[in-house]
Amino acid sequence: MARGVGRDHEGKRTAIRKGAAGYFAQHGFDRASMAGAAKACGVSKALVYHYYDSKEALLFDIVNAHLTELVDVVEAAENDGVRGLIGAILLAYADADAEHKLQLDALGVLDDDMRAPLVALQRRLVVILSTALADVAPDLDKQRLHATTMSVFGILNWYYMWHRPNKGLSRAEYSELAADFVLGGLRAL
Amino acid sequence: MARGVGRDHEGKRTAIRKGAAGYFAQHGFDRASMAGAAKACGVSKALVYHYYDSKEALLFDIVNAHLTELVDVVEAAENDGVRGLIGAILLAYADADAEHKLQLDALGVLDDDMRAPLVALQRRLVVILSTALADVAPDLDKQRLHATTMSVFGILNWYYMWHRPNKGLSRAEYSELAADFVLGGLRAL
DNA sequence: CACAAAACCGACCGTTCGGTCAAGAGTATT
DNA sequence: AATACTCTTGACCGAACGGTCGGTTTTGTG
Repeated sequence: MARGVGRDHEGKRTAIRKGAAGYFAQHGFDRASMAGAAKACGVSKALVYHYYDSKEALLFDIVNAHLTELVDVVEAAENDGVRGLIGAILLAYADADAEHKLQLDALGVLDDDMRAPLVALQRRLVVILSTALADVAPDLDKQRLHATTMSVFGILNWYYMWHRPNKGLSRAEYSELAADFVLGGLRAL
Repeated sequence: MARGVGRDHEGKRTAIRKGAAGYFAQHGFDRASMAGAAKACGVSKALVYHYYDSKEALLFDIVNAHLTELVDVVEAAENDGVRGLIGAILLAYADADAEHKLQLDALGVLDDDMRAPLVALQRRLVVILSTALADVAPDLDKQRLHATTMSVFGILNWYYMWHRPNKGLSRAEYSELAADFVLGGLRAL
């Protein structure tokens, strides 16, 4: 009888995921075409549909894989305090700018079934960072803690919007500056 | 002989701009269709093309009008310090969330000719805020000042992403919290 | 080797979208 | 009243896109 999946099925899937992530992030998910994504990966469009059911399924897999790894890293730094968490988020995924950008697109494009698990992963990040912030500023009420947490995420997420590789501060330098800034800000609340 | 523009040309143009801004922001510029935008404004698609040359021209006008007003408000608060500027940005355009969101889309969608003047307006905001920050933290070198400025914009711009009207802190309360946070952060740099 | 399923592709299809057009209705000027 | 221009519309068009299909090649298994 027959055969299972091919030799390197998961590897090729990952290659498509990575290639498509760069292409999607560069052009924006909506403007990016599946034909273009396939060409960026060096394969035919039909092959992409062999590995993925739809354009949205591909986007989901990209962001889901990224967020899952990010949660792992952040959970590993859970006890390293605010500075450790900021460093983990900014440094650990230095090569995942594309995936990080797409994360923002995804929430506005995916339907609820696919968005929900991504939001759940994001919420885990929020809870971890929020807890670390509360340790430093234990007097904050719930609403203010939440607003502060989202402000910190604003700083971190915005980084991918304005930072240009090999220009200005290095990632490590910015990580220290951001941590100083956040910790100083917490003291003032 | 003939006649000039109609009685309320500019008013109707503004109505289309406002209506389309809401529709575009809700669905995302790329996914939003001109037919849908026209319906949201209660007019035909052909009429929108009577007032605007293209979908991009409409987006440009929306964002350009918004940024122009924002620059006016911020310049008026130029001498009110960091707290005044943060308050101006967050409060003055409480009803322009849609336009503010579109501002982000626009940079990735418009071609250079149209993007350039918008970037120029944004740069004026950056310079004003950057100057105010430098007053509070005069020892920051240029690179760190720029990174800090963008971090503050991250806080402010992110607000439109997570804030839900009539939930959590009011805009005014958050404005104070954000100012406290930023000023505290500056002291720590 | 035989053979069935996976891997892969070029061509194609239905739909949607940005944009155009021809024509009618309304209105300020002469 | 005549005119010339704006305002407004429904119908239409070509292009691009997401997705499918029929078929060929490759590869693991018995």
